Amino acid sequence: MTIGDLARAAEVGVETVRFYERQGLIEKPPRLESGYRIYSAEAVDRVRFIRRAKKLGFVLKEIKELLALRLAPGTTCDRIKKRAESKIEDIDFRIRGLQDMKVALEALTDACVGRGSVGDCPILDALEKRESP
Amino acid sequence: MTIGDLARAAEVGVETVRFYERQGLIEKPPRLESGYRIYSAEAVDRVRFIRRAKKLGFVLKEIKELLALRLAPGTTCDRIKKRAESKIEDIDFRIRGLQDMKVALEALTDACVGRGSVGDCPILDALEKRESP
DNA sequence: CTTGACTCTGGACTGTGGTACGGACTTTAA
DNA sequence: TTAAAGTCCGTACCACAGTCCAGAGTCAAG
Repeated sequence: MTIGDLARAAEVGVETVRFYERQGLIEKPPRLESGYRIYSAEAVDRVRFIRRAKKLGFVLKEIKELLALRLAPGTTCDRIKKRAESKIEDIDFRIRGLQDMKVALEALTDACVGRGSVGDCPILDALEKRESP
Repeated sequence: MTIGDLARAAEVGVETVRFYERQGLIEKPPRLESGYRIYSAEAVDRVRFIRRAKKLGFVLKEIKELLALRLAPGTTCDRIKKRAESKIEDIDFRIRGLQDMKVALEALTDACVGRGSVGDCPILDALEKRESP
């Protein structure tokens, strides 16, 4: 498929695909004699993954690291495993943080029921007072 | 406390505090006759919250909305509740996405044990193939 | 009362993640 | 076979989130 097909399938702009290529997030694809890029179906998965990860709050550098977690020649399984484990830790940290935030927001909606008034800034109350150094 | 004290306490730069003020993320503080900004201890909580939320992947615009979820004069409890509920949905979406990603990474570390080789890109295998439209 | 650390404003600069543009070339569908 | 749509490259531009001056004024310790 051409770059336009890929862009449509992955729901990004053509320019974005070329941008990701420049940034090393997707492989340089083979070209037609005309110079047109030709992509396989996998490229769609890859770009969709980037899109998805972005929505979850990862920056391109992190996404690149996630995509690099594969068994490429020259990389040992052990090395990959270690990197994957550190990513899992990072993700756990985020999940916990989001869960705290959710609890605080739930407390806020609860406080909004039945009573007419809540504290000045319940989110700060719920989250910040108990932050560990 | 002065802006420097605040910045140290919240672990950001002085310029960043002024930047957040310009962006409306923190209130304009009272000033000394000299023009120096004077902050209360709450300001530290607020800036630390911003820092924390940023690490979790929120952008400043979203953080501003989160910080706005308070009972200010002129805002009804009902309105706040609705906004908080939509934020909770958003957070749930992120948590689920991160959990999927974690499962995929765990599959990767598992695959790395005992066997010398895994598929070409396990993360994509685990995440992308089952994406709903 | 001076010296050094701090703060003020305004504007310039940086890096990230794209988006748009222009002019040339290629493909496809009528 | 030609017109429309697509692609190429390079460059310029944009918003976001800071970061870093310069030059002037302020504060606090010695």
